[in-house]
Amino acid sequence: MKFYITTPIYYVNDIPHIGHAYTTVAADVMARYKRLCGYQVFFLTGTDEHGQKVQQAAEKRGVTPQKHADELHIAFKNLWKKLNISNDDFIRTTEERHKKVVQKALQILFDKKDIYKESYEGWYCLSDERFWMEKDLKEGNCPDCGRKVEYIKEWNYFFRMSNYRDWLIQHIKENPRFIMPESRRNEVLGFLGRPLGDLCISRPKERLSWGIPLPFDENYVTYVWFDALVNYISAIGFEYDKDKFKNWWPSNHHLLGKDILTTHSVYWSTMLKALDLPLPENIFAHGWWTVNGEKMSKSRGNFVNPHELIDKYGVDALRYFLMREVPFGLDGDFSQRALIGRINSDLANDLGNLLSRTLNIIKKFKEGKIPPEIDGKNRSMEQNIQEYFKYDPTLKGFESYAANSFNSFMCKLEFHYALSYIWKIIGDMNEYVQKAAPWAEKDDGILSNTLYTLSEGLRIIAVYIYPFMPETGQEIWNQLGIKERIENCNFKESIKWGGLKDGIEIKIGRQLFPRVEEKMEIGDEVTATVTESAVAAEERQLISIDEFAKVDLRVGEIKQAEKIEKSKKLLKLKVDIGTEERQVVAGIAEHYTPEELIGKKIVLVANLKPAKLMGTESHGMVLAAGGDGRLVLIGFDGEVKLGSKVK
RNA sequence: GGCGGCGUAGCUCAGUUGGUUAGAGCGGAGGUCUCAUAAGCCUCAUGUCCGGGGUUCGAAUCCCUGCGCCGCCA
Repeated sequence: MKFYITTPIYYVNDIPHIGHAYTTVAADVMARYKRLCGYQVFFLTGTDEHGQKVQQAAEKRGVTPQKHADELHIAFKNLWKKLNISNDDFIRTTEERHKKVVQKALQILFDKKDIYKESYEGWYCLSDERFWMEKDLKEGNCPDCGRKVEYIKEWNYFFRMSNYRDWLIQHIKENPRFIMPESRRNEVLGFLGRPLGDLCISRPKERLSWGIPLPFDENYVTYVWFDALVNYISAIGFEYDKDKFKNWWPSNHHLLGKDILTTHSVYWSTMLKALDLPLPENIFAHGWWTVNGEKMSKSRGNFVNPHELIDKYGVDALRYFLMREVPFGLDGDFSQRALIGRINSDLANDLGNLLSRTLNIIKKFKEGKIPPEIDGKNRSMEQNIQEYFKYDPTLKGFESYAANSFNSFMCKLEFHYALSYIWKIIGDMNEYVQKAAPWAEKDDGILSNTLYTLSEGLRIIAVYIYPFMPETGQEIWNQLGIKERIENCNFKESIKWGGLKDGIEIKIGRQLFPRVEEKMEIGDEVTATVTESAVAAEERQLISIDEFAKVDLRVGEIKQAEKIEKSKKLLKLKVDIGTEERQVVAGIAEHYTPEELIGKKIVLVANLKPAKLMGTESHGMVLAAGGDGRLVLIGFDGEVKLGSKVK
């Protein structure tokens, strides 16, 4: 049995952020799970490296587009390594193997007259690389990015997408699982309910040279979307390795963000049909992450940098959070507070502590060796826990209650359900330890069974969580004294009750998940949650005077200052800016006492969007300079009037 | 503007084809064990189920309507 799963190929100019990590982790979880279940798995990711923006960015840096892409795609590879992503291949659209397939595909479509040449005129936005209808323009500018558009008349090549509309509608209707979640499927059907145009698949070389040349016309390169989508078949040998291709295609899942659903469900599906290829079994559009309730965007500079989170909290904690916090398919909000909440309650208190207490009891009462299961010594308590894991011949396929539910959630990509199901068992096990109270148990047989039930339960749970948290799953096995690697095991075999051998010596190790001290971390929210990579910072370095003028800086005087409860860093200030008094929350409590602040003249960003910090409204921001653990408020050299504009 | 979705405890959300006292997790309050990561366990929600009208013996659940939010399309 084979299983082929993909992520989109990421645009090489992007800074890898939590959104990229999300799709890729989800694909990795599925890939690991299927491998464990005995499937032959191919997990593909990669980078999209052609197009206008890459060309422009390269020009700006004074390097060739190829060199630019060579350097930048590494950022993705590095992140996947750090996130323990087990992809089987990484395709770049600038690779020969890909370019050849794109050209081959184009030639096939051209030969069967599915590609034709046509003149086209309209308003073109250089930045977005697309044409706009006159009526859609906003004051003569691009409705999307607001930049200038140009009226262009040119000849281009078009793919007869419209020919396949009816067929596609029928395919979607007949295959309810083709596009998921269902709400997205309905949207696509709605989209297809209207007339469907043909797809322009070329760009004239004089306008854009960084692309794959059309095989039948040297004066054009391939439109990036056509180029990019083909990666799903170019990586597995379409038209150059027939056996490989036959083995893997069609894919089982294309995972992607909801923003690129149309391109996949409509463009890609019709392209495949025109190429006489079967369609993927499933296209799954997941949701987006906001950050502290706000949309992630370049202009806000609020990309969450996964590297930093991993360094701070660990890979598995981040992977767990992404998969557990939000149903796959819906939007979610990322905040350090939510992440820490999950770490402390689910990972540290529930799972980590369960392992820790189990091992310590074994150490204390059983000389550190897994005790045997004694016949006739199980009470209903033990049976209730074992019920989750034990074989039930009436269930087909998967052999225990837990496995059956878990598997069905996984197959529907309902990761949050899969995890909460496992955590329900973990919760029951914690309750069970309490009720069984092995530390007070006099009957050695009962004690033995209690400890076996706990450790065997944990052994199996480690297998379940392994696809989500590979390091943690393995670490649980290590500490239980199991020598094998989970990745070398078979899922169905290793989740069977009784697999844990008695007599083996446990090896108490590190805390699985140390608790994160909230008081310290929540203050960080102000400064540390929102981070930028070097590239983003570089891009944002130069601003025009107009852009600077947008920031309304005012002279203010601090009238009141008090500590915010439970926060180490935050102070609530009342600042007089002449015309009004503002409430502002500032992260300076570790550097100033409230008393010494009263009467200080400071610089306030007066037109900052209001925000709530630790439940307190903040209308503005006080400027300060910091570094090396010091923070100093910005003040004035001489007398200034309250409310004066700072320029 | 068209189509679709949503609005349930402080927060995030479950609530099957309408049926007895509307649930979970987190947070909060109190209690308790001691194996454990100041963890665990137990107890605590008089919530206008967005408002209004209707159908019904009975509606969070169906219909109409008003308000608010969101998605897709234009």
